[in-house]
Amino acid sequence: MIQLQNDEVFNILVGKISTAINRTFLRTFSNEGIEITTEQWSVLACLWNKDKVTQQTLCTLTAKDKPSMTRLIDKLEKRNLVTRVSDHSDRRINLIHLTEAGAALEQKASELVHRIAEKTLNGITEEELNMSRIFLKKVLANLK
Amino acid sequence: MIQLQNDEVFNILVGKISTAINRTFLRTFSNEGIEITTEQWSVLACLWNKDKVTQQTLCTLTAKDKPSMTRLIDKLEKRNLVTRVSDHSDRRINLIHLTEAGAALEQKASELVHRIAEKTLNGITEEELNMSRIFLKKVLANLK
DNA sequence: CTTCAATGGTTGCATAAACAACTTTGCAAA
DNA sequence: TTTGCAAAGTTGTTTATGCAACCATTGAAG
Repeated sequence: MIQLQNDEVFNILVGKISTAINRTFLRTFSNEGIEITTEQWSVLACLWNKDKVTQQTLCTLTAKDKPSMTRLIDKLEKRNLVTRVSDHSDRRINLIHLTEAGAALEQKASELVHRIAEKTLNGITEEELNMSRIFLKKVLANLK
Repeated sequence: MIQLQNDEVFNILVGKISTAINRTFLRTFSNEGIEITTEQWSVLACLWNKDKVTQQTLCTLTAKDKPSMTRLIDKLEKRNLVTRVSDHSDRRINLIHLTEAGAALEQKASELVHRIAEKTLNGITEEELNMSRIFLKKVLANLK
């Protein structure tokens, strides 16, 4: 059986890494004049990949619940990056469309994310990265 | 240079893991009748290790900022798990003390955390864990 | 002394998460 | 057709984060 020391993996996983990434992300984007959060970006990234999907689909893709998605999209609508368009065949559904402004962010945002990834993974070997991929996938599966 | 695929390490790091751990943590503790959050636990865990420290020390240990710590301790005081005691030699300082109730939680909480860690790390090899320790430490250092 | 920067802590504002409860719409079985 | 359940979204409450601005106390340099 695996033994955990204090202040080891468990502590690190509990928030510190994602907090640090969030902070880096916010600063990097803000410095370039793009005022979106990590969460807003994760929704936009889904839409850049495939536009005009339901909120429910976005929930699944980003692993967030419905209320969180409602509010995220509220914020994105306020910033004129997406619009809600109700579906004609099923009036329960909102299809989320990128606006021109939302679509226009893709290139710059991708460049910034690439830059953040480079910084984050600096000095890490192929082997460490590959093992960690396996590790993180197993952890995520164990928690479901 | 390391190439990242979409939906790989970066996406996983951005919140999904810590969200999942948080959820598991909250449910496990709630099922046992202990109504504390992951963040509140992280403060209590510091105090179980060493009681009567300043808020600033707790900030450093838990990697949170001062306002977050003020509010976390507000919550813990409301639940009668800790008390603020002002230091005689330096009146700016609050020393945070565990109450009897706060101290009494240690054993049960440690047992539950151990159980969560076992579940989380199920099926993970020594090698994967060790590589991931290195990986996570490097990531955290890169982000500072 | 007095001034003034540094330290410890608090408050205000915006964002985000989880959960529960709710409305509207669609669909299928009685 | 009506009843009733499921799906898609929204709203309310509690907790937590980050940043900026703030107050109180301390200690050191002029």
